[in-house]
Parts: sequence; structure tokens; C-alpha cells
Amino acid sequence: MESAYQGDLADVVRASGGTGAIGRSNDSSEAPILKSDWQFPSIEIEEPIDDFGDPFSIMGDPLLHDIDTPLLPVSMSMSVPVSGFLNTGSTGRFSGSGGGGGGDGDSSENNSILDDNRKRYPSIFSRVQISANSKFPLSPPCDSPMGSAPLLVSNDHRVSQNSFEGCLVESPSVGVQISSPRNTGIKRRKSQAKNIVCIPAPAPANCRPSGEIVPSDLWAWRKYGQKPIKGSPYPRGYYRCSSSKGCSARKQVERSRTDPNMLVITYTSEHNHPWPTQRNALAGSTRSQPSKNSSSAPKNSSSDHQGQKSTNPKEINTENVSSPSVKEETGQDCNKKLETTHDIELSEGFRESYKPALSADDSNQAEDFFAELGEIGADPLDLLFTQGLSGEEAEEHKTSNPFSFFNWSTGGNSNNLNSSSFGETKKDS
DNA sequence: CGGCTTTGACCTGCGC
DNA sequence: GCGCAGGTCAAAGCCG
Repeated sequence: MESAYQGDLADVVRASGGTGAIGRSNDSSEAPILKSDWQFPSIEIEEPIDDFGDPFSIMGDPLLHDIDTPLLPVSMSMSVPVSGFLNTGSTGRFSGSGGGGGGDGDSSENNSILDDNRKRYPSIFSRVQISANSKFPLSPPCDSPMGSAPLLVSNDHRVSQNSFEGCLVESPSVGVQISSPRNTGIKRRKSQAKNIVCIPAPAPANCRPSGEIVPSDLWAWRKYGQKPIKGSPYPRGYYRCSSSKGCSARKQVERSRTDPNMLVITYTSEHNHPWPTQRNALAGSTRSQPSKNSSSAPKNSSSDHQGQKSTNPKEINTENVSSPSVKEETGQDCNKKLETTHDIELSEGFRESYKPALSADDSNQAEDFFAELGEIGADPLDLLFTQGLSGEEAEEHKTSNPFSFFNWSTGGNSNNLNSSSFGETKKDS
């Protein structure tokens, strides 16, 4: 039943805030594009359009890569800061692995589509950034079959997200392949810019008992619709930014029809406001606490943990603030640990970069915002990374993987990303 | 009370 | 121009 997945989608909504994800296709090529030793390839594409206000949008993309140039082999991607980790670029850059393709088709056409997009929109592909694996110890959430599934950030302005299904990172060695079947069913409502992100979908079983998924971006999203998508057993959820009434930022979340373990998140439009702080935004987002909902849970789990609450900025702040333990774990400790690892470079760059892209006027706000975060003793990202994790878990994750927040599953599933190839990658680094 | 989710209906874009 | 399908609206109900 579709509803069964709704919860997942909803859960992910918050977690999806621009996080990249593993792309994987499956239709035609069964070959796992991502191998256990896969090295997180992240691609950032420069876009003419504005960013989506993603909190992480500012992430720089130190590595400029011409599309014409072969994608950097993983081995090359090395010390590139996390840019591209989260999709939207503050300056209108998107990190992504190329445009998506049509919804139903076979992946075989995907390449052609990608090529086509490149030709037509060279600018879109003009900037490609590959992140070093070692620098991206991202772990897949829950028990993604891809244990080490890399995150794939995809961006497509021309193709509707539904065509994104097969987005995938072709090879660890670099290639980025978007498998998007040219689907006749592609419905491009507008040539509106879209930022597509593919992330591993948390397995319900691995999520908290309540099904709540912890990680999220710092934006508050409100679900305003859900529609079944033709050709896909999974419905698509429509979310809009609730942090600010005037904000036109929207997000669509759906499971990949080809790989239920992958979530395809499409960002549309951009936030016209600074990062929301729990103080002035997200009122009423308290539902995040799944506890009660689960009890009544008359509806599908999606509504219960729509993730909204649990993962929204409000939570980030309030929870951490209210919970000293969390605060420390996610903040100071985490930072400390990061610094003690080889990820220092990463963490540094990441921290710098994940600040929201704000206008000069907003810069002060941003600073204030971060200052506030600092007050709670935690780095926003750190918080995100460890959100939903118990103190130990959070710490543990931090230690091993600063980006492990994708491993939002608290279930202690054996599939913890830490054990995944990412972990290995990290060690190697 | 305010905000969120759900869900059916309506609107709109796109392919034929 | 028509039909299909995606995207959005808005009322109803739920929750803290």
C-alpha cells in the first residue's frame, strides 16, 4: 500500500534538506552502481537560478569541474570540502548529478538524456564537484541495501522529478549517470528550476519505533498534498516551507520506484528568508513527537512522523536546548571528536559552508542565528548529524562519521552506516 | 488556538 | 483540442 511508504516520505522530508543521496538505478543495470567501497561522489552543478535557500546552500564547491572533463575518479576527489553535499548552492549552484530523466522509462535512455541536457544546458553541468569519499563518510540510513550507498544529489531544471527515478551515480570511479528514462509520462509543469536529491530512504523497521526519522534540514516543511504517481507504487508528498509564510520553497518527496530504499526529493523554488529559528518559526510543529501519534495513529505513519516536528529546526534548537545531554553530544563533543579525526578538514570546511546563503542584510541574522546555535553549544550540523540519536549513538556517529546523520535510524540496526563501506572509507582515509 | 496532515477536487502543463 | 497526469488548493480533523 502506498500509505505504507508515506510515512517514510514524510519522515524524510525534514531529513532531506538538501542532503545528497545515493543514486542508484536498477532498472536496467543491476550492477550496483555503488559498491561497498564506493567513494562518495558528489557533484555540484552550477545553476543560473537562485538557490533554494537551503541551509547548506552556501557550501562552496571548491572543486570546479568541467562537465566535459571526465568526472574525477574517486581517488581524486579527496579533500574537497563537503560542498555539494547538500544540494542547493547559495549562489544558484546546485549540487547534483545531472538532470533526472523521465519517470518510467528505461535507464538505457538515461544517458542520452543526460547528454542531451548537457548539450542544451552546458551551464548546468559546467560545474561539477566531486567530493572525496573519505571526506564523505556519509552513511546510508537504516538498512539500505546499499549499505554504503553514496549520496546523490541531482539537479534538474528541465526534467520533472518524477523522471528522476533512475538517477544514479554510475560508477564510483566517477561517472555520474542519470538514469532517467525518457518517459513519455514526464510532466514538466513549468520550466521551473528544481533541485533533485536522492537519498537513501530510511527503512521503517530501522527507524524508531514510532517510525520517526530524525535527521533533517533546518527548514520547516508543511505537507500540503500527496499524490499517487503513475507508474510508481509510491505516492509523492508535496511540502512547502512553513518557516515563513511568504516562502515559496517547496519540496517533493517520493520513493524511487526502482529502488524503494531511495528517496527522491525535489526542491522547487527557494526560501526567501533566513534559516528559521525555533523561536520565531515552526510554531505548532510540536507534533514531531511521535509518541502520541503512534498511539492514535489512525492514519498512516506518515502523518505521525511526518518528520516535521521531530526534525525541523525547531526541534533542533529546542530539543538540544532543552536537553543538555543532547546538546553536548551533538555539539561540543561532536565537534571535538571531529577535530580529533582526519575529518578536521572536512568539518571545518563544512561548517563554514553550511551556513545559509543570506543576503548581506541577512548576514547579521545568520550570524545571530549561528551565535544562538553556539549558545546551545552545538553546531547546527552536528545537531543534525546526531539528531535522534541517543547520546552515545550521536557521539559514536560523530566520532566515526560526521556525516552519519543519514544514519538516522536509531534502531541500532546492524546496518548502521558506520559498519558500512563508508566507515571503511573513512578508516582508509 | 495555531499549525499540521489528510484527502478529494480543481487547475494546469504536456503529449498525442 | 483532448485527455492524462502532475501539482495545488482548501476543508476537515487531529494534536500539543
